[in-house]
Amino acid sequence: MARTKEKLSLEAALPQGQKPTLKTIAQMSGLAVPTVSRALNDAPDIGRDTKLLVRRIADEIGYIPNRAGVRLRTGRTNVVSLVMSTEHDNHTARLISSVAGGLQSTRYHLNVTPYSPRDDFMKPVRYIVETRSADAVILNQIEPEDPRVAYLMDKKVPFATHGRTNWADKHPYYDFDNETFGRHAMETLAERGRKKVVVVAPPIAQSYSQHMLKGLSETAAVHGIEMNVIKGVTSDSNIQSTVEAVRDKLSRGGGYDAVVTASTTAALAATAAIEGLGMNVGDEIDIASKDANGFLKIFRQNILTLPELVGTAGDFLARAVIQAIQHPELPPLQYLEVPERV
Amino acid sequence: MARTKEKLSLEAALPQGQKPTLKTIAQMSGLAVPTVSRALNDAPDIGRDTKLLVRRIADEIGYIPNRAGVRLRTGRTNVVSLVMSTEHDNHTARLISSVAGGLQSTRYHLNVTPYSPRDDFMKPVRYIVETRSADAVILNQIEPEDPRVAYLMDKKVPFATHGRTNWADKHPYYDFDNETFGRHAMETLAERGRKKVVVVAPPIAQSYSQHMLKGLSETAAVHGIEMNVIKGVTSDSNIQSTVEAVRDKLSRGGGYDAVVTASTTAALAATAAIEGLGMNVGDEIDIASKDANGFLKIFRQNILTLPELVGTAGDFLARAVIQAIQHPELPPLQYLEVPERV
DNA sequence: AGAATAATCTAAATCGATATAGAATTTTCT
DNA sequence: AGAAAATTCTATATCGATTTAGATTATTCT
Repeated sequence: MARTKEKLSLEAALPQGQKPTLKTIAQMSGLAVPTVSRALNDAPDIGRDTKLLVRRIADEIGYIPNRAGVRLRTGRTNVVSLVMSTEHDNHTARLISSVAGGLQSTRYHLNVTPYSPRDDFMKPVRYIVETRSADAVILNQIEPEDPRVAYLMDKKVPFATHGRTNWADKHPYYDFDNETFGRHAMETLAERGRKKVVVVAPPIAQSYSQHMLKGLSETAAVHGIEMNVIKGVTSDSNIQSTVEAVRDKLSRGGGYDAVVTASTTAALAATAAIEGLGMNVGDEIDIASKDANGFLKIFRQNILTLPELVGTAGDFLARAVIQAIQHPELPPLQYLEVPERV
Repeated sequence: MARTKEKLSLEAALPQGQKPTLKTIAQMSGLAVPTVSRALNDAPDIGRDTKLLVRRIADEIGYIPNRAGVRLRTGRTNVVSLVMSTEHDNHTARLISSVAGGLQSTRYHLNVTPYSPRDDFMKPVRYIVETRSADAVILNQIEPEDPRVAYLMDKKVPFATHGRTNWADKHPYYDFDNETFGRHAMETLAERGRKKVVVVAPPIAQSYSQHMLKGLSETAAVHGIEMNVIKGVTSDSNIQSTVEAVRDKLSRGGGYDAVVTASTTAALAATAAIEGLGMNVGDEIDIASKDANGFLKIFRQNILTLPELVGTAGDFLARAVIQAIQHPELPPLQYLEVPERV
């Protein structure tokens, strides 16, 4: 059909009751469907007037591209998938809502792919890659040589991690500097004259556990403090077993005068254990802990707390994966949150 | 092409390096693509042998239907969307992982659609319905006349709620029986001879708040107990402001001898307030609280706790929406978890 | 045996978007 | 003016699945 200036001003009535598609805009404008598509995507071979007209109509009728159409044709899903363990982990739960917030005003939808602890934790990642069900993946509970990360790098699938691997310089991540946290905690205890410390550490397989222990033990060595990592429980264990483990450790008369805990739960457990043995926190024995939600200071004034803000992580990770999708050539976005000494 | 028995046993080699589609199976079996599709969907006009052959090949090559293809053609997204506030709410976070677990072995993917508290909370729901981006919706933080529920019922979009509306008999839901919780809490306090109770209630707009208050106040009336709902803070408020609010209330010399709290956080805050005033929990004053994670009993032996299990909610809601999608003619799945008196 | 019926399959169209190739018009150049 | 180049659009094919209508063969009936 001949292209004429007049055509551009003609507009058919808006067809009611149906979701508008490119075809709708094409009919209203008298243009061909591909022209409309290219106009909306700002292709170089579409005239300025045409683009303006098409965009005006699109706005007017509230056109939103059909995701299935785009996905089928281009392979782009406009989905970011957060892989998570179904094991209740407070951190992960919070991460979801903060990532969701970060993706809110973007075109990306957030998908949650779970795996049960019994499962192979590669399974969800492989599924996502093989079925191409997401444009990018977000992982947490990262291990130093995390096989999921190796796999995603190999497959060149965009991703970001909450935590660092040994190859962290090569991929986007957000991490809390747990080594510094460990140093600060141990320095605080040293200043208070503590000499023998028991640590309720995070699960040892995860990177941040090793970072934290590094900070703790190096600083302990500097100050001549003896340090002991408790066995059998971690900062993610349930509170009852942690209480018991800490009580056992302290009651065996090792002369411990401080406990370092990596979570609010573990600090509560340690408090219960200490008080159960007739001692007072801050008196015979100190607790130094991470505190994600501000419980601890309220609970026992004397617990030495170090806040960890998790709210910004999701936002950052959202931006990081979007950049990884849209600009794979740029260096990966990385952020290490270094805690202040308080 | 002629249909012959021999054709059915012929199988071409599996083409490597590409995701298998219906076309792959069609080529390998010598059948037409629609035949393969209908065979996999168990259509009545496909022969038994053909179905067996097709399914065998499909299994062998690991065929998984392309979601975009299905979605484009049928409108079925195979997605369930959980609508959540980005405001950190412990309940919601836990709900996500449990729903994710419930959908794990189904064909449904879980999508998280956030809205910020400032936003109109109808927005995400309208978006999902208008763009048909999910087959079903899961909502929480339900209000008695929740406009989202009214909207979804009107649009006949499958959904399930965590909490009840005034029309709860007409839609799937999972709820904790907060009225019974309220009765139990107040009875416990009555048995301990308490006479004047202050309540830190959930946000008043939400249904479960009203249920809880009903149970509490009716039982209070029976036992001649005076009851007062604290203003300005709810069980979802941050811990600091709750401490202050409770302290103010108790210190104004009203003669309160008990506090009922609807969350672990609020109970912690109440404890801090009480002890800050030089009183002891379980002594001059009681605390009766819901406790979702088992913190409280460890923390203060004397807090009267009532556990609320949330783990099963997600699983049930997952099954409920799937039934609503696949069998809209069946009565909606509903579950009310009634707490035991402890 | 010949016709009607049942059983199985194939062909073509479709969902909505986009990539590619090619057509029509306008502009520029000599 | 006539040809070449640039501009701007249209036509067609395609992604993977399913729906509808129609074709082919096998079976049953009289």
